[in-house]
Amino acid sequence: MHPRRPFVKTRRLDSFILCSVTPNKTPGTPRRNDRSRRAILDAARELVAEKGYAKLTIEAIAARAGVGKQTIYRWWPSKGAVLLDSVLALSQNGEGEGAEQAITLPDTGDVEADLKALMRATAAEFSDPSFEAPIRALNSEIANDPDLAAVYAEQVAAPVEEAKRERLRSARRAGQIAADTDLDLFLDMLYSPLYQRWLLRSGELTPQYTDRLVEAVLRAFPPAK
Amino acid sequence: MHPRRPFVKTRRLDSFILCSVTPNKTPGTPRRNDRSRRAILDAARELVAEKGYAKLTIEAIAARAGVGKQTIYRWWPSKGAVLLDSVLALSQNGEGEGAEQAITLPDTGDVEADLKALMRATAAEFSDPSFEAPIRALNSEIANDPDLAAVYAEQVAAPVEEAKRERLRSARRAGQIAADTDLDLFLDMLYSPLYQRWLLRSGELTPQYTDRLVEAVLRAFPPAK
DNA sequence: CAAGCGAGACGAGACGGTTCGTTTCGTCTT
DNA sequence: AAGACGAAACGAACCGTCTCGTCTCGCTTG
Repeated sequence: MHPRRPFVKTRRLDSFILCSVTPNKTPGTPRRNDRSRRAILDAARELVAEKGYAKLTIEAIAARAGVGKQTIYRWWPSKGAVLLDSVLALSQNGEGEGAEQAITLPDTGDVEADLKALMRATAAEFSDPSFEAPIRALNSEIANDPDLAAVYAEQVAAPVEEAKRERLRSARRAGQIAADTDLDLFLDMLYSPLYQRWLLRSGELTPQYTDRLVEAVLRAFPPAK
Repeated sequence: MHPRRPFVKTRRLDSFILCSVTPNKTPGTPRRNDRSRRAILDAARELVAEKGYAKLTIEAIAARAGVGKQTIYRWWPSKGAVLLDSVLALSQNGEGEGAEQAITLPDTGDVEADLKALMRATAAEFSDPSFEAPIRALNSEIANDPDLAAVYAEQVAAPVEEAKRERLRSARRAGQIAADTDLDLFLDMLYSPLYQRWLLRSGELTPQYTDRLVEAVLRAFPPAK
């Protein structure tokens, strides 16, 4: 029914995000109301923070956004998709207006210091209440919806993962970690414990914890002397 | 309303599970129909495996179990609680009839071999379709419900965690890992990557992966020579 | 250039259907 | 006699679809 489906469930998704960021002047393109779009995403984030994910409702989002329900159903296939987009929009706005910029991580030349700072910052981000609720909700949705998981992996996780990997390559070149280090395994060992501790609330996310974690992971991939 | 609430939402929970395992002969106790209880837990597990968690319904559980809805609402506060109980009952039945037996892990004297075998077995368990759906669903629920998370941590995670810790203490005594090893950090680094890889479907759970993971974690806590 | 036209997104809300959690009833066990 | 049980009806909440009438565009036509 829709000339161009903005949020596709399949792997192939040609720049829905770009579509919303770049002005929409090409002829024949569906005229999407950007004010409504933002209002929906904002409302979704607010409501999930207030009421919790279980009580998040399309009708409530529409009501708070001052929007007809059909406007939501027209552009998103599921509640999870709205949520993913709202988190996506949040992180993109936080980083600037421009589209698709490659992410780069700080590189002072000292991996240990850089990683410790990065992990502390990540832990702090996890503790931010305005991030907490939406991301927690999004994770629930992702765990049970492979399609959504694929979009998330492609749009959110992949760029960040690549930035981390790039930082580790730099460290590997500098001889600070083993030359044959498996970067994916390294990153799994570094981030998963932090992530799981947060997701399952199995412990506090203190700087002490993240520092000790970084030290331990670095010990697992020592450079040859 | 209920003389004794079988599934409490607060931290304090005096042996609901024991209550269901040990025969219920004490006078003044509510007469709970054990046939119904089992039918409900079985139905919940079957349905979540068939239809997925999103389509799991109290009404459907009641219908399949041949039970009135009220019988479910009488004994469990939420859908998540039913699910937790059904997973709990499954793992307990699998291990034997007796109540509350301490779990022990294999100890051949070789930590690396034991951990590799354990991780392979864990990975295989994660891949079992009859485990997959309920546990995935349970995790979603736990991530958004701190009360349920507390019960889960106490009833399911804690005993297993302690068994793992005990196995590591043995290894520490044997001088196979560092004397000052932080066991909790060790276990986080060992299990979280596997767990997250499964939960987020970010990669295959191959024996190669778990083996390399075990090796890397052991490298992070080397014994003094 | 300006007036008119048609496509399509929009806000609003009615619709039937499903599930919720509660309540009532009669039965059966203890 | 008390209380848990199966069954089923109930109002409320949301679901996802649909139909309105309105509005904003881009294109055509005079």
